[in-house]
Amino acid sequence: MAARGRPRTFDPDVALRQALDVFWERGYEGTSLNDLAEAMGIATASIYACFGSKPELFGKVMALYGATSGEPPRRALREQPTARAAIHAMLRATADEITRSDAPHYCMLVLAAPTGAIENHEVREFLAERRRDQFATIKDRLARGVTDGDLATPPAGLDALARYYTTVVQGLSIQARDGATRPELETVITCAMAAWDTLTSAG
Amino acid sequence: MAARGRPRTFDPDVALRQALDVFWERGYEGTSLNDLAEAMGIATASIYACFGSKPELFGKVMALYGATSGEPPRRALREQPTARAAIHAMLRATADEITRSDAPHYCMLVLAAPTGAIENHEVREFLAERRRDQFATIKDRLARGVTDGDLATPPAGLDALARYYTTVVQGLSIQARDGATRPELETVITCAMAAWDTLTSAG
DNA sequence: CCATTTGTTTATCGAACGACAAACAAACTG
DNA sequence: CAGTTTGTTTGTCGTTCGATAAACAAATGG
Repeated sequence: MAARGRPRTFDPDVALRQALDVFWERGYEGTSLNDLAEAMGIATASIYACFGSKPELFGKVMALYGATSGEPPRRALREQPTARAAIHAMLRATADEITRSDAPHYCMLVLAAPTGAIENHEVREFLAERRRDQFATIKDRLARGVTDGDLATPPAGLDALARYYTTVVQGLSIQARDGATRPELETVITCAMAAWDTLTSAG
Repeated sequence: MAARGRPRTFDPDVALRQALDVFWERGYEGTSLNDLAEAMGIATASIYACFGSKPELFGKVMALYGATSGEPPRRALREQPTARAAIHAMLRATADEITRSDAPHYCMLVLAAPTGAIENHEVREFLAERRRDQFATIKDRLARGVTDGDLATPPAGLDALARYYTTVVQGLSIQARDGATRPELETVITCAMAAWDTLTSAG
C-alpha cells in the first residue's frame, strides 16, 4: 500500500528536527529559507511542498519543540506529589533543558520571536499565546495542590503565585542566554523557592 | 560661530529619539533603514552621514535608552537607603517603565535582540554585555548594603541573591510583553520580595 | 508499456535589504 | 561676488528575502 507517485527522498521527521535546530539558534526572523533548506538537505521548493510556508513550518517546529524540550518541565508539574515539589522540579527541569550542551542555552518559546517586523505579528502572538498557556498550566498545578490538600490557598492569590513562578522560569532563559551556568541557575531557583513558605502560609 | 557648511535641517536628538521608538517597537532585525528613515523624517543617506551604519545608530539609540528609560531603576538602586528598599524600588520602577501607555510593554535591553541571524552576532553580544552590567550593578548595591550594615552577608551568597533579582527583573519584561498589567506585575514583585527575609537571615 | 501521480530540481519572480556615489542645495569665508 | 564646506536628495548597487512555475525524475495502476 505504498503511495502512488514518486516517494520522498527525505524523512519529514528528521527534516523537521533539523529545521527546529536552525530556528532555535537564530530565531524566527533570523532564519531564512536558504538556511532551512541547507540544514534540511532539501530545496526550498520541497519545504513548501511538504511543510507549507515559513510560518506554517515554524508552527510544526514549535509543536515538535513542545513535545520534546517542553515535556520535562511539564512532566515535573504533572508527576510530583505536591505543589511545592512540582514547582521546584519544574524549575530544575527547565534549568536542565536550557543548559544542555547540545542545544542553545535558552527556551525557544521565550526568545525565538519576542519582537520583530510588523508583518510577523501573528507568529509573535502565536508564541505569546503558548506562554500564556504555560502560566495557566502552572496555575492549574497550584490549584490541584489546594484540592489535594498539600497547599493552603495562598494569601497573595493563586494568580500571583503562578505569575511569580512563570516570571522566574522565563527570566531563567535570559540568564542562560547571557552565559549563566547550570549551578548559577540552581542558586536562582533556591532563592525563588525560599519565598514559598512565606507565600503559602497565612500572613 | 555657526558651522561652516550647510546646516542640518533636522535635530539629531529628536531624530535619535524617533529611531529609538522604532527599534523599541520592532527590535533590531525587525527594523529596516526604510522604517527608520520614515520615522526620522530624513533619507537613509542622511542617517549614514549623521549616525553611521545601522549597528552604530543602534548603539547610540541604546545609549539614549539607558539614559532615559534605564535611569529610574538605576536611581532607585542608588538612592534608597537600604539594600532591601533599593531592590524593591528598582523592581517597582522597572514595572512602571514597562507598562507605560506611551511605549512598548517591555525592556528594550532584554527583548530587542535576544536571538537572530549570524551576521548580527555583535549586536546581540553588545546587549548581553549591558545585561551583565545590570547584574553587576544589582550585586554592587547589595554589597553596599553589607558595607552600610543594613544587610547581613546572605548565606546563599551575594551572587545568588543578585542573580535572583536580575532574573525576576528580566522575567517581568516577558510578562508585560504578553499582556500582564501593572497591578499583576506588582503581585509578582510582592512574591519576589517575600523571599528577602528568608534569604538574608542566617539559615 | 503507457498514463497518471507525486516529489525534486532548476530557474526565477518582484520586493526589500543595507549601503553608498553622484548630483544638487545652502550655509560659511574671504 | 567666488570658492569652499557641509548636508540632503536621488538613484542605484549587488544581495537576499519568501515564494513559485516549469521542467525533470521516479514510483504507481491498468
